[in-house]
Amino acid sequence: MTTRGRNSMAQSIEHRILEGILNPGEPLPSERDLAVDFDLSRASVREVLREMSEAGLVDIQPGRGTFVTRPTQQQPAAGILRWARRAGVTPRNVVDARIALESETAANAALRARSQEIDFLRTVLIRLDNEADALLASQLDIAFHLGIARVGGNPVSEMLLTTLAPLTADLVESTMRDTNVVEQRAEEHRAILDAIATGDAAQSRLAMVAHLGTGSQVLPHFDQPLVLIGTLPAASSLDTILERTVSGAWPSNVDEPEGYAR
Amino acid sequence: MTTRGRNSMAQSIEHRILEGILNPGEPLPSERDLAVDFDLSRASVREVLREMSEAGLVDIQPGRGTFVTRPTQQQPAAGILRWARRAGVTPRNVVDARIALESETAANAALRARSQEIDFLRTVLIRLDNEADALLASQLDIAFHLGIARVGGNPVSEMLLTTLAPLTADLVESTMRDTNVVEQRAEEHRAILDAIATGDAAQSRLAMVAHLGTGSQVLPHFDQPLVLIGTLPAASSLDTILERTVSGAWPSNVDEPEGYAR
DNA sequence: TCAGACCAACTGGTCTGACCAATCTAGGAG
DNA sequence: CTCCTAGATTGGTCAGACCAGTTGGTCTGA
Repeated sequence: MTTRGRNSMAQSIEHRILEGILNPGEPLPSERDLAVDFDLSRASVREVLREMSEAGLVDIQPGRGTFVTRPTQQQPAAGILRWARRAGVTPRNVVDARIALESETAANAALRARSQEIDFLRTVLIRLDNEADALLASQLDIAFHLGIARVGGNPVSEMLLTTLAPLTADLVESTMRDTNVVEQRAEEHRAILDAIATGDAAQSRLAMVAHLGTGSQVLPHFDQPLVLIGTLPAASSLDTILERTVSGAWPSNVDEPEGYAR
Repeated sequence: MTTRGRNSMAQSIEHRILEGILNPGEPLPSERDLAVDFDLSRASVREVLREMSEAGLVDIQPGRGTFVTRPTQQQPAAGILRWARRAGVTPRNVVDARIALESETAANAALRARSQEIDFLRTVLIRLDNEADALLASQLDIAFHLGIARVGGNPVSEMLLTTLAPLTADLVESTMRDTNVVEQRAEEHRAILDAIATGDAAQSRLAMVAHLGTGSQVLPHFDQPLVLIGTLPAASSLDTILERTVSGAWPSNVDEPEGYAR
């Protein structure tokens, strides 16, 4: 027995997960055991677990148990689509915020990029140029931008951009069929990557701003609230997108935790 | 009666909220009624409501009822503290991202600010200068920055900054006791607001960058992972902070929906 | 007339104890 | 040794009960 009551259960378990006492993939005690441990009814235990599940902390599997999830970059902002719809967000809002963040990530990327990372980004661009499927192409486009954020080295910026990714997916995809636009975008992407490869921070920033600014010219309904949302699959951090598209991991990722359930 | 089952309850209610059939502040039917409507037990109804509550869609109030929430800017990223800790985020990471976003919100604010909004921001600053309590002062500081984002007019930027607010709170609070720092900060705040009031976008941007850049000189452990987190209360959008500190609402809020709980 | 005490009818919060369906595991049949 | 079945375990759901706040009406006394 530890302590009693609902709050202490949530805190205790969350604490154990944050401190690494409970690792991703490990099972929690059964609902019946938790009820005894924290002096609660099973009904209350289940409500707390439901909340933790919604928060992305645990994964409930009928007949098997409740397991600690692996932390992902976009976990903090799972409800972004719902929010954007309720708040009446426009494409311009999204693009403006991206310009602010990505002009910075591009500049930082120019200062910190290692050769293998530049090579990898170039691979992504080549793959993007040859991708016929609009959905996959839009994901590669996003992977390119998130990859630059990864190179930039600020996990907060990367997290914020990952948060916005689902709001971008539709826009990108809708323009993926216009060959002129595709051609121009490819050109802009190359310009950005070349500037980063050169280590020219100022030029990287300029190229990124120019690239994102293009959207206002080619996108329809630029100041209308977003409507078509939800194209990008749920879990869409840079790493998960790469898994789905180029079937590869970011070059610097060497530490996959073991034993994740299922 | 609509349909039956757990999923249909969640979908039905979420649909009604997103479509505006259920407006912010309106109460849902009681748990007992929902149980009848969707042919569920009250226990199941409560679990669904808990999830919707965790997702920020509804607000459960004991003895009163369950109400549709107003879409707040920080709703999408409630788990930010958890994530930041697991990701090893440093104060510098947060400040860098803020500089990128807030140089933009400050510039936009200069272009769009109305006189009553500037007056309100000035009130917040005066209140901040005279606040002895470090916790309240840090909240007023954050309210000033979020207020500028509000004036800037981009809900996405405001949402992202609101997301970061809890990560900033500790830092701000820890420096709130050093009188020299407090004095300098007050000066910087005034400079920002003056530039905004003048409508000088470029100057606003510069003043904001200078202000945020100060942090790297006064903050200890600027490149160490964040440790003390959780000072800022859970629900900390601009609006909720204002309620707690200046006991007032944002001036442009004239469309207060009626009957919102409390 | 009207302020204040009071009560009944809500609301969500919690508990008990039961049964179901999916899953896992150990033991027995071949 | 392999395979399959029976039982134990897990989460999913239910009915019915009681508690603790909130609310709004009613009744009382000034």
